[in-house]
Amino acid sequence: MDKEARLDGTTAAEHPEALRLWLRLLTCTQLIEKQVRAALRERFETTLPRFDLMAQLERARDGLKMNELSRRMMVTGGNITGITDQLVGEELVERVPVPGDRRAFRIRLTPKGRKQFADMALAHEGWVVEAFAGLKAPEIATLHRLLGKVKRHSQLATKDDK
Amino acid sequence: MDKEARLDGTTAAEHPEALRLWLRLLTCTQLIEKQVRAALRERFETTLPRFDLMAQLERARDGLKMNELSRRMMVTGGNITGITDQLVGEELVERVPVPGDRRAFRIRLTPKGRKQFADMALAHEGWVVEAFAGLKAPEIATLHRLLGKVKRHSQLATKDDK
DNA sequence: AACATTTTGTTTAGGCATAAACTATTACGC
DNA sequence: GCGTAATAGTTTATGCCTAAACAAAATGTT
Repeated sequence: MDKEARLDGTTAAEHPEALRLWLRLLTCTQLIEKQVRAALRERFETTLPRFDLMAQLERARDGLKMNELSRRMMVTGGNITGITDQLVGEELVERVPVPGDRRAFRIRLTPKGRKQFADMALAHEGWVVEAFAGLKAPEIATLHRLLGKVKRHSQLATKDDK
Repeated sequence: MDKEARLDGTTAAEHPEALRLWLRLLTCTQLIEKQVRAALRERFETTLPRFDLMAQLERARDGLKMNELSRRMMVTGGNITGITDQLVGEELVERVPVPGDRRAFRIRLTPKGRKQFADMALAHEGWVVEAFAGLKAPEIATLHRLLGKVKRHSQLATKDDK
């Protein structure tokens, strides 16, 4: 039944459809990501990771601890330290001590940061909408649903590792 | 008709579905990519860009010029120079002069490189198949088709830029 | 209370990626 | 042919990102 049955009896791991899907997924993400990065740079002189960090904070009114940011953004803690340092230096974000724990603090948007983020978010949404303008609403929904399955499966796999 | 008609008359770019789709696309790509990177590192002590470059060469029997690699891998030329230098140093790849053009050369897999890549490619395919194991064949096909539309639309957009 | 473990965040060294400046060669326009 | 522009590839400076080692504070165990 398989297109590539083998005479030598080895398990022929022939699933070129999955490979081609992976390459296409990667291509799409890179195309859009490059566009967003370029736009953020041109219009706001900032970068995607800086934008992403601020986006996380915007959604969390009380701010987030470093390790929460690290987990949500799926990057290492050291990375968060570096980006946060930059944003603190520009007064877009601030470190607020956590009462019961002298190791930790919450990172919060400053009013200046919140204001600047609002502008960026509006433009950002426009770029993303444009990126998917080739799809009709039901197609977007289907894509979202199928990627949801991929995400769940993949997250299970990574949890199992430990 | 829109869910978010505004009273102030501004164009309400409210397409949260597109934004959510983008975030999910990014998440899926990152999850799978991290897994592949970790596996390449553990099993073969190599990296994704090195693997990708060798994969490009595997498909091009006569080798590729630096700028062809750069275009296909969607990275800058300087980056290709660095990765190629490494692989040349390990004798997995070689620079072959181009007869009519003293500036250019072709990059080709060496026999050693071709052999090593074959092992990696087999394992790599297994990881990717596993990553999409949560989907049935027709779902993979649908995802592939829809991402094709995204890709075409996005490539048109970037061409228009210049 | 004392000691080991865990958690929180930072630092360090190194790889990947970019943009921009640069060298060398080729192609073009006249 | 000659001067200009375009192309091929490299170098440099900089930022993102990781893994691993580290310091400080909190937690848990006895």
